[in-house]
Amino acid sequence: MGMREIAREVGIEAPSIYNHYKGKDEILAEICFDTASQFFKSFEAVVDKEDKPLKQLKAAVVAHVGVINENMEAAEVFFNEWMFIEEPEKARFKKMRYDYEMRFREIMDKGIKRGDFKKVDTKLACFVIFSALNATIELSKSNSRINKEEMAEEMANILLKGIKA
Amino acid sequence: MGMREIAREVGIEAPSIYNHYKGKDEILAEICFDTASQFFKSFEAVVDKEDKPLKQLKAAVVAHVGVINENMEAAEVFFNEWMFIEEPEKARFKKMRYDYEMRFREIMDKGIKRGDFKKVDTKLACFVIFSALNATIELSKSNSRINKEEMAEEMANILLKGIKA
DNA sequence: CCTACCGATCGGTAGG
DNA sequence: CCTACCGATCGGTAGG
Repeated sequence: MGMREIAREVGIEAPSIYNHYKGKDEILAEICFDTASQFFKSFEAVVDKEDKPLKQLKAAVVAHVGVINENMEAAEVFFNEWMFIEEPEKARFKKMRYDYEMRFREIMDKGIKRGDFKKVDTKLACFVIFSALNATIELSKSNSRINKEEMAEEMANILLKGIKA
Repeated sequence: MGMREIAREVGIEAPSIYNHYKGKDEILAEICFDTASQFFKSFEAVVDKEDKPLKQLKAAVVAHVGVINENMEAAEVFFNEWMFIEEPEKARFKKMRYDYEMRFREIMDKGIKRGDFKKVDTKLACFVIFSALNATIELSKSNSRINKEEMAEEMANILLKGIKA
């Protein structure tokens, strides 16, 4: 997406964008940081309603997919363009992502301690979960009719319980 | 990656590329179809050595990660640029991907019938598996020291057995 | 396989 | 917020 296309979507000419943003970098950073905040906010909103790690993790998974589906265009930028954020903003962004991931891993650690979860490598487990969840945006794009909440539920089940009988 | 950068990597000038390829599209298509063939070949090489669906699926997962790690640069193009293949090649490429996915789903169907696997939505389960496996290229890029076979094994365990105790 | 060059498009600026 | 325009870079061609 070029500056001219962005301008067309808001109904102005490309140079006029520079009255609102310093440049393309700033637009990119704004989208990425706003989306990151959404993920955090939505996580906080659901996770403390549950006390058991299993239910917390499931709620966090469903909330995460919810943010993606309610901010599809921003989420695409967040996933595919974040690496073009200029330093030092990029480092700050990566830290936010890391902190968010750690919130998931804390739930897993608690679950492992309680004996609710297997003794998995939580970093790798987190990686598997986010890879699958973040890829759902491609499903949503190619098939807008799917029931996204149902899909998030079923996906949480596969990730938590596996496919082995 | 532009034509000038491609040329520099093989030690010629950009216009000389056109003595070997019609254009950038043809280079992209060649990389994507060659990589697709690699995935198929590696799948066939391991899957018939096992008879039980669980072991077959695990072997297929490990083989898939193996292809990624042995063709990292090509795999990146395969995953991130395939959508820019020109029609009708693009349709043929998508069919190959679909056929490859179906090979995994056939194993799952067999496993479900035998009672080795849960009655999961095999399409969604496949999506979860490929999302996680294909994202490992980012892990490999950012940390070349990791033991990739060990990682593939642990990941197959998480995907098959889940994280719930 | 090269040099020289093309039209198109990019992010961005000058000036109003 | 606009018109007019900039240098850089893109994929690709002409001609040898």
